[in-house]
Amino acid sequence: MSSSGIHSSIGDSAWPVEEPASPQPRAAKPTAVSSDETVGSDPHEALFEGLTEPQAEAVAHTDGPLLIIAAAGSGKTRTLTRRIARLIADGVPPWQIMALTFTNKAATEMRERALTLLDNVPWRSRGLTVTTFHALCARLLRRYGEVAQADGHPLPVSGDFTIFNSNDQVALVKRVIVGADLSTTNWPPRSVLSAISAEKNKLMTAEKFAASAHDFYSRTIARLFTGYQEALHKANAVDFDDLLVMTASMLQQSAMVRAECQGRWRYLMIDEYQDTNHAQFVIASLLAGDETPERKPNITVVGDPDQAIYSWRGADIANILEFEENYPSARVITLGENFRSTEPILAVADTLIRKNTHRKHKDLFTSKPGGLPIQVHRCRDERHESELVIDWFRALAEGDPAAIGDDGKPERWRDMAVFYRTNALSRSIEDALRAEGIPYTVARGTAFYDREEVRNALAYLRVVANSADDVSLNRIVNVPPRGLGKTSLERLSAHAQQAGVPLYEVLGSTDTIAGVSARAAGAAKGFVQMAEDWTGSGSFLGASVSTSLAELVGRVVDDSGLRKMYQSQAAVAKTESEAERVDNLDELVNSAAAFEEDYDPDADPVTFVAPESGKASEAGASPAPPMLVLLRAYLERVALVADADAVDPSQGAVTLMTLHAAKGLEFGAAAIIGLEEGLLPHSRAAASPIETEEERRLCFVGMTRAMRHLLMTSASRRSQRGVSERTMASRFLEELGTAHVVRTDSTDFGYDPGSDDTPSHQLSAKDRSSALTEAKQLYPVGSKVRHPRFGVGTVEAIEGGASVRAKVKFRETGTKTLVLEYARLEPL
DNA sequence: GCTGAGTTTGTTTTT
DNA sequence: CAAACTCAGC
Repeated sequence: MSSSGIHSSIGDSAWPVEEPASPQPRAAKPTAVSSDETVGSDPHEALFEGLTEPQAEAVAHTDGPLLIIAAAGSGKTRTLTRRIARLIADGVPPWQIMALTFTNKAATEMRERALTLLDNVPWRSRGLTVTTFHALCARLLRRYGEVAQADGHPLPVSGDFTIFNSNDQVALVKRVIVGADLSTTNWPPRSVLSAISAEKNKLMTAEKFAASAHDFYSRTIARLFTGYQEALHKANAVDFDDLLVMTASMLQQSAMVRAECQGRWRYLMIDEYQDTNHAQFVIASLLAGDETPERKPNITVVGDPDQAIYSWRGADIANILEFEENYPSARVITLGENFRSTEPILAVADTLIRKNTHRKHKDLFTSKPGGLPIQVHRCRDERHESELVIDWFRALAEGDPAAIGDDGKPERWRDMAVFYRTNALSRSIEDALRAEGIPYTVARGTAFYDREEVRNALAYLRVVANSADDVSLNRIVNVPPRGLGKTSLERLSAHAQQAGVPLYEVLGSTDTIAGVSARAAGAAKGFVQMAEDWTGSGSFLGASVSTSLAELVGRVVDDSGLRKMYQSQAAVAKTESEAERVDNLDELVNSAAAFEEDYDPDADPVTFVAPESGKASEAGASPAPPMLVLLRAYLERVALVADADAVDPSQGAVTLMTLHAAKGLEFGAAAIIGLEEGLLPHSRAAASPIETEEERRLCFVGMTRAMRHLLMTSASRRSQRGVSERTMASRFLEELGTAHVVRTDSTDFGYDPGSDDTPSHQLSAKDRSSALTEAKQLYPVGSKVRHPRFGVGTVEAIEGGASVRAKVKFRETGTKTLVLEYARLEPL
């Protein structure tokens, strides 16, 4: 595209670069990956530093569709980031570039790294869109809703819509089930929701689905689907699927919206493309535009089919496999070299993934040989498993040569992680870490916002932002108790239902409603008065309207009585979580303040205004957005946090997370626990070979997160819902092969009483005490020992646990706690 | 209308 | 084993 229509169109833009504003004739499109000259002669050489040739090629190749098939650990995000920086350095205005990532965390990182590459000049990334699909859609719906309406395609929601998370969805679908008189029959809300979600993902509407439903099951689902969508509509709310589906149909139907979006974003980049679903594919295609002989869309997608782990959520691997068919001019670049893991880890992961038959093989290779074998350990039970993992972590942290290798370096807590298939597995590890005093964080992004007190405060805010949100209103209208009991509320709700208006309107109306006491009616009006005061609308208190988001949140927490309620509860609190509730409310206020501070209108596609052509661009501050805009953006953010967003490496703590949340991250040392049949592969996936392959990919994703050390454990007994049961080791462990794998079995082989009346912890306790006695004889307190790394020291204590540990005082390094199993201590 | 004791129930993964 | 739910008594 040497005579780029795209580039000439921005030639006169006011983009303030030192380089000539008109696009300098780009170095001829590099045609061969092999040419050093191509790369070396580039005016922005620094942007290629540290990249391999295929990566440099991917970065330099700036025109037309580009597919990057990237192996695990090959630096795909880095490559994408460089490409963004490269485009900007070449004179493409940043507001014409959009990159979509999987989590907010990945987006933030990419934005910051791109900025670093651009020498940290803030205006250089002004207007650059780096976000997630869901956040983008929320912004597009708010921004282009009016345009779509003007174009004759009104959205089913207004601009102040609320985003319902899965808890809200469940609450809503429960109400629909009750409303449809199906509550006595067995229609579990979660499975109803997943059936509905699956249809929505296919861009199926409730009406179309109802028309095609013939059997009893689908007709019932159709009824609930219709009721659910109506309830969402009434609450002026959207769920996660709606965000995508509504955006897709808005772009499909409204040529005006399509034109505006295509005009604004000329470069589209999508990370983790193997995990996009159909709606996301449609959105991406419409944003990029079709390929024609005259026009090649600038769409770059990056992904790895071996890391596709979200098909249960509608992700369609065909999106990445058929990219070349959709864009015949697409260039394809494969990044196979792994920069993350040591050779053994990579080799074993490769052995595993080769067991998938529905797969195009891709060679994984590293140019950095060396590294320790991976460890596979069969434990007695989950307690033993936790202790084993922790002992391993300790040995790694202490720099024990047996654990880190002779030329290895100690690992920090923050470089260690535990992965598991289901969230329930985190408990035993957490307990053990807490007992050992090792700092840890569980990557559950929603955990904070899931607390009762925080959800209540947010429900108040959501009512402020959208008074039609009946789900939130019902949650807090009588919290703290203000005399609006169940019966009164039911009558008021029924009245609202009949009148076809939101509950909120009925609460504030002066009509008398049969069966509602004057006292209850007064309470209702009091509630509405309070909420009106917060927004300043329609009251003499309008002057007192909050000036900052944090102030608004603070007022809501105070005026609603939530703070008072939790304060009095804290006085008689029995549990820690009860005592912390007031603190969490304060924390919420802080989070609002932090959001407000970080809020960058230039990074928000809704509020960002591109500088006009021909005029010098002002890098000056944009006007502060109105409070409600800020509140909605805040609530939007809160609704869209991901589990992986909670991973904060600046904390010096071990990270615990599900295998799904681990995607895209890396750690020096990783332990994957619960490698048992029924858990990984999960029992729900066992019946289908396709799903079993996805479980295998999940295991592969977990393994390839590890840079230097990998431990995989299973427990021969595991307690689930209170009952301890025997397990079978995962087939994946067998499939790892024998090369680079060290296997250990701590279970009692040979005679097995096979009954449940010999709890395993008794056995292990016996083993432990004998090992402890033995160790105490070998290393009596006060005796001298030699450590291969720390030298000579004095034994201070021998301690029990899952494995025996010695406290040794060394001359140089001070007192260390060493796991004898690893430490290779030599008695002197 | 509100509270707490007792009972039932359900278990993948998440934007 | 918990969370969610029910229902009787204040």
